[in-house]
Amino acid sequence: MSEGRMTQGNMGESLLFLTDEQLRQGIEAMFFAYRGFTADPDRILADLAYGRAHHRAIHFINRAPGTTVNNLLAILGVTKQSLNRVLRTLIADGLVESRVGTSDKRERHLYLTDAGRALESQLSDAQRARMRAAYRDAGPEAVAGFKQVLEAMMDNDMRRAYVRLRDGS
Amino acid sequence: MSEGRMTQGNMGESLLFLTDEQLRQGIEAMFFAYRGFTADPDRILADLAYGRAHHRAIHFINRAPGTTVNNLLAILGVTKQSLNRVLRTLIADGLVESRVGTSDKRERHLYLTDAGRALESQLSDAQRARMRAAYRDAGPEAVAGFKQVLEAMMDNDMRRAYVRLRDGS
DNA sequence: TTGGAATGTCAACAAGGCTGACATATGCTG
DNA sequence: CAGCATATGTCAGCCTTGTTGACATTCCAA
Repeated sequence: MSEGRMTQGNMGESLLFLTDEQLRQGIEAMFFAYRGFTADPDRILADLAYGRAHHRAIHFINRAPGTTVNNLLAILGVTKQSLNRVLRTLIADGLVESRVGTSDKRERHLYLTDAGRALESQLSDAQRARMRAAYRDAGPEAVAGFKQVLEAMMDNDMRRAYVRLRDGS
Repeated sequence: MSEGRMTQGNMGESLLFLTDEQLRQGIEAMFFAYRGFTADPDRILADLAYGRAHHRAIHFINRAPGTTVNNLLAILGVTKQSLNRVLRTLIADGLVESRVGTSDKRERHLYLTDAGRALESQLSDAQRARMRAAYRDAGPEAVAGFKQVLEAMMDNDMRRAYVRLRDGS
């Protein structure tokens, strides 16, 4: 992008990379890749009477222990009724613990129990294994590009949430 | 992260790019980006009493006009009952046409009508606009990496379907 | 002619979204 | 202190989109 003048190969690429055909390929790549992305955890969850929604909650509670319900709602982008249904089962099953806030007692702070952390590991190990294989196949430069494009694709709110998590809230 | 003496920004990256932390970032990037990826079509579809399932069917029928139901089932990865419910409404609403096969009359070949193509355009224009913006922000080299990683993340079956579509079935 | 493939359809069910309404605690502000 | 706002939980009902199982029809191919 910032090299001087273009070689012909380079220029062709630059001129073509915004064609509808290229964009369509990216769209289909996202579609098919997302299926692979969720496939392994989904298989594990199916045996446990849990679904993708439980996985997401567990992931982000593990990521930011002590996070509040409101926080989680903002990250997950669902209604509190929808999240609550999921949290209720996770708490009932002893995977998540909900503690009343100390400074503000209206808030509930969420933590994984040991059992919750065990499931989280199992799920994220599976998902990371696929990610690791993909990263290895593609190489570090491809990975940098991958993240750049994904980040540019996010809504502003989500990009902020992503960066906050990434850089340590 | 990228300062420094060593060409080692590079070497650090190479050594670190398979850490769990890097993998987790990729996982979260996929999660947040996929939300953005589907957001614009979802908004359009909400007004039309259609959902993401209709969008997917319309997309792949447009992509491969005359495709059979079985073909579509393999690509979408859902049951025929689930797909059929979607196709029935699209056919009833005059967006999709189903023609009995000529060589094999058991097969149904699916085509978009003019109205179907109009909706397809509306949906994919919205999705492409976001993709285009992301591509432009990230640049052609990032885009190449993006596609490489996504392709490596797919299940084998899906990768085959993706490549077949990409290279012109 | 017969088996199997491709398709369509019915019924029932579940997950996980949604809205709307309402209850309870708690914090904050005038 | 009164009253409003905030954070959370919960009930009820609805929708989409996935699932399984069963069954009918049509038609190709051995």
